[in-house]
Amino acid sequence: MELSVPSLGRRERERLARREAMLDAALAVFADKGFEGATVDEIAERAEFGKGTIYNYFPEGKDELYMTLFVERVAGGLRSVINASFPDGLDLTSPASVRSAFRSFIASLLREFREASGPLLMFMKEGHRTQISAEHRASFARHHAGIMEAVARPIERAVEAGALRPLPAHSLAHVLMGNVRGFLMSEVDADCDSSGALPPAPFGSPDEAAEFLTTVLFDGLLAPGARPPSDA
Amino acid sequence: MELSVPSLGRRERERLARREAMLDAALAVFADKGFEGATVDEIAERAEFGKGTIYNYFPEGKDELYMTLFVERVAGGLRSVINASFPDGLDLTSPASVRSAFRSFIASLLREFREASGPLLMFMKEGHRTQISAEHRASFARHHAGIMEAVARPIERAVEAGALRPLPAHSLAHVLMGNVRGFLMSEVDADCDSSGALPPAPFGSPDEAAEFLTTVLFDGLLAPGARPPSDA
DNA sequence: TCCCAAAGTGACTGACCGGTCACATTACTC
DNA sequence: GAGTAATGTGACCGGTCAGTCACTTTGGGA
Repeated sequence: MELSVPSLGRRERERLARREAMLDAALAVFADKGFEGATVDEIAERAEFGKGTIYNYFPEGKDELYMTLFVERVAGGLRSVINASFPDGLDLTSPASVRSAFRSFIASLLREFREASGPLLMFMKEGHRTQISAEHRASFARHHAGIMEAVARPIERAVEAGALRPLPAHSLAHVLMGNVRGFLMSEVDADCDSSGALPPAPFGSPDEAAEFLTTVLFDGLLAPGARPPSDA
Repeated sequence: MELSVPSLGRRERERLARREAMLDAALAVFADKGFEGATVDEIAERAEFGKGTIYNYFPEGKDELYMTLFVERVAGGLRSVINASFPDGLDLTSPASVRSAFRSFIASLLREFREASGPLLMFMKEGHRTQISAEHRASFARHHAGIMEAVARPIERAVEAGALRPLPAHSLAHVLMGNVRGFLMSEVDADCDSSGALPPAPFGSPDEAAEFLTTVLFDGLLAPGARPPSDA
């Protein structure tokens, strides 16, 4: 994991490490308080740096911290899960192979999000930031579109191969990701909800949850009549 | 629509009207700027009242405006759509009847949200408010749970009748509502996105959109093999 | 050891905003 | 039309926070 850039001097490495520490702190605070609720003072304190130092590393301040987290951690993590789940040669021609490919894609997403639960939590809760520079918002939108595009591509292939219903691939990508997001939200809800409203989601492992979502999305909710479900 | 309380004096009616005007203004501002971004000054200005007057009507200020909007407009609207879509005697025993009941439920939701597009937009974008009094957050959670419960009830009936797959009704309710929410979000995204990223959702009418969502959720994404889809 | 450039720091500033309250305005009564 | 209660109002206050900058500390080289 750490072997990518061995050619850095000690200075550079230390600088990088401090930068990461600041991002870690920012992430924790954003996840806890949301974008508006987070203060640069708290981030600095948590990172154990003076506030000014934060501005040495991130001259544009809060906005830049937020965008950097999204680009480097969330978007990056998503892209690598997507790429790993849909290698170029992957067979997407039969309903069964498509189902299993997407099932493991969903499981990977859930796993990724659960173990690094802070990173994206923030973006789940925050959703749409209105209070951010137009520039940053545009960059955000580009990344978002790129991710959707990457999910839409294998869907499109499966549709063209006749393994999925002939529906607009981009809409399906949106639905798919939206369901993963929604599912994670429901877990977060249940965790955070002290007032004992919603019962906790009844799925322990990412695999069970992925099977649930796959069943809903791919097999459909209607009870199978004569036909057997694509096995279990 | 206006026949509910004819027994009010002019004073009371005027007071009510002013209150509604304030809520309208608050809604517009919240939808535009988000909870944190909205200022009471702007709400007051938009409502054409002094700021103090707002506090005469809503002594707890911003929080109270926000919660009132949720309770009176969003939760109320949702409940009436749910009740209208699932009257007590409704037949939910066959897959076909379940499918059609939920299809028209989804269509009603989309219609409701589209025509009164402001009201819920806000809560779509905002999602989870962290920065709000624990008391209000609990009330929020209660309403939310009540709505989910109301959606889960007909689902449960359909599951017990064997018309839907035997999956946890509350999870399905969450998924269903999450998909409607996600779909609306995607439309909002496309509208607001000036940078020309995501293409606009390819569904013109709420009916088309509802058919799309119903197909995805109830029929499933996998291409039908020998079986015909439950007609079109 | 001294020097100095690079890096770190936190008190400070200016802007903003939620909420208050003393006063102004309105409208009802007699 | 005077008296008064109810209602409306916006200048003001206290607090917060993003961002700045003059100063301190650090560390590496001569």
